[in-house]
Amino acid sequence: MTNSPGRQSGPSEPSAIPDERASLIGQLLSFVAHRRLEPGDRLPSERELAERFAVGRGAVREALAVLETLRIIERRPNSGIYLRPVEKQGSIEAIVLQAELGIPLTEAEVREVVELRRILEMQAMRLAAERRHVEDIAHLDEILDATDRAIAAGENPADQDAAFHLAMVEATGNHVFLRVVNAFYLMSRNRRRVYFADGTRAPLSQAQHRAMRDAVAAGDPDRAEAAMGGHLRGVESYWMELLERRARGD
Amino acid sequence: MTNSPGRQSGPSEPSAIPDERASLIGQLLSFVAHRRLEPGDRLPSERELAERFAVGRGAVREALAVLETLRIIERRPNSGIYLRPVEKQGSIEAIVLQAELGIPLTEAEVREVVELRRILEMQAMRLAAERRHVEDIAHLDEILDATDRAIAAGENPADQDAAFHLAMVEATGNHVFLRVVNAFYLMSRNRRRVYFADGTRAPLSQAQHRAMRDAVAAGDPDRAEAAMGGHLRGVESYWMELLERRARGD
DNA sequence: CCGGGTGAATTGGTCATACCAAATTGGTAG
DNA sequence: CTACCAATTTGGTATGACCAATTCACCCGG
Repeated sequence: MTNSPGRQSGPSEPSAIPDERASLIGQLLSFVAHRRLEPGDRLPSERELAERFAVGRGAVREALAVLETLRIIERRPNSGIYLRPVEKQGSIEAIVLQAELGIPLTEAEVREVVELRRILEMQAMRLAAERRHVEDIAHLDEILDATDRAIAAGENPADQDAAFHLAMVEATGNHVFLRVVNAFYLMSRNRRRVYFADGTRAPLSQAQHRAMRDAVAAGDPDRAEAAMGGHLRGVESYWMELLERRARGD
Repeated sequence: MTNSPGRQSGPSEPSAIPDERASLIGQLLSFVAHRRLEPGDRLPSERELAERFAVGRGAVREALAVLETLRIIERRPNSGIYLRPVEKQGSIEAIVLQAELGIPLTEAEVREVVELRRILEMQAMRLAAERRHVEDIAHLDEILDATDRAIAAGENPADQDAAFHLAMVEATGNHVFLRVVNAFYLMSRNRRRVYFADGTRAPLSQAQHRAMRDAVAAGDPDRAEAAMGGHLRGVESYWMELLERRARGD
């Protein structure tokens, strides 16, 4: 069942700015970017990379193992390390990792993420409304209350916002769905905090969340989807403004 | 031998049954599964794991780095390695990795993957039909022809099938979308080969692919979406039959 | 000048050892 | 019982060495 006390290895913040070890991955990433390496190109050998970044070979291999599982590179035994067409075959987790490393998304990536997020969350609302269970609604209410408390306390409700959206996806009963959407929220975590730094946004967002909760609780897929659509419109306009600002040179 | 130029770093097969190194990851995964470890539980130390699996500590650390980026475990410096709630927070790539290791998806995962794949590909068809570019259609035709040749040669057109679906997603112009769908095709690669081992399926699939191509070329989102819907119905029924067969004990 | 073959250098894969700093643990003194 | 301290454990990291397969360069023969 649900362990009430026990450990509290809280699901709070998994990682915002990872430890220093991650910096090696970031250095490798910026290395390929700075060198203008294209898919198929070969990277320096492990020994050379170790020397270049002043770290041990083991650390390099660890970073390379990560980049390999993210389909950014390919390691050919006794041959070398080669760059893969990351744009097409790279893992979605590669973007999550970049975001955690503080590397901002490109304009194209932002537009694409926004578009896909809308598709995913709109459909998630339909499924959630069709399959709503009492415990799911209770979970949503719980998060809603926690958000109220956070706002009242003057805290940044960014994490509660993410928790609500993820709980909505969880209400679809589709855990694979949850994994995918979770990636999107991880990659925009920092930006979300900035978004809610403007205190006027939280109350509006909260009201829309409540409308979404009610639509799901009522088992109305159309209304639920529409509510999410309107909610996302606000977030998306923020992103578009941000892109314009960035295009003008901040 | 016969390849004249350098290498043909072709986009052929990236990895089906990875090398032996991957087996350590598989061993670690089966270890946590066999030990019935729950989220929050601590794994044995790196030194202990190295001894248990008769490998060096470096190899263990490399595997752990991968499991960490996939959000399966969490490494706390000077403390230990802890299991994370993989079901909820795990990366979608974790499922891809498991599939590559030969670990079959659970029944729930199959149903969830099928459901999400339908959502993604249906919406992808709409976007593809709205934005179709000449080069996208040309790319589709290219793959269609290659599929014809493969079928005529008696080869298994599993990879061409995946290429077609991925090209369709690519036609949306959304590379993030492509990354997500790509994960789904990677995790079902082996099963797809079995699916097309029945020679009668390829021609029907090919016909449906052509209908989808035409609908997209005509810029008709509704027809394109409907064509994909019908196409997926066939694939999904195969999966459902497979689950029933598995439930009865093969 | 070209083609092929051979040996050396390179490279990823792996293991063993050692050291560090922080976290953990255990026991002891107050 | 609490507070504090020392030994142990643990992840993080660097170094060195060896293996096998791949590459590459050089040389020889045609």
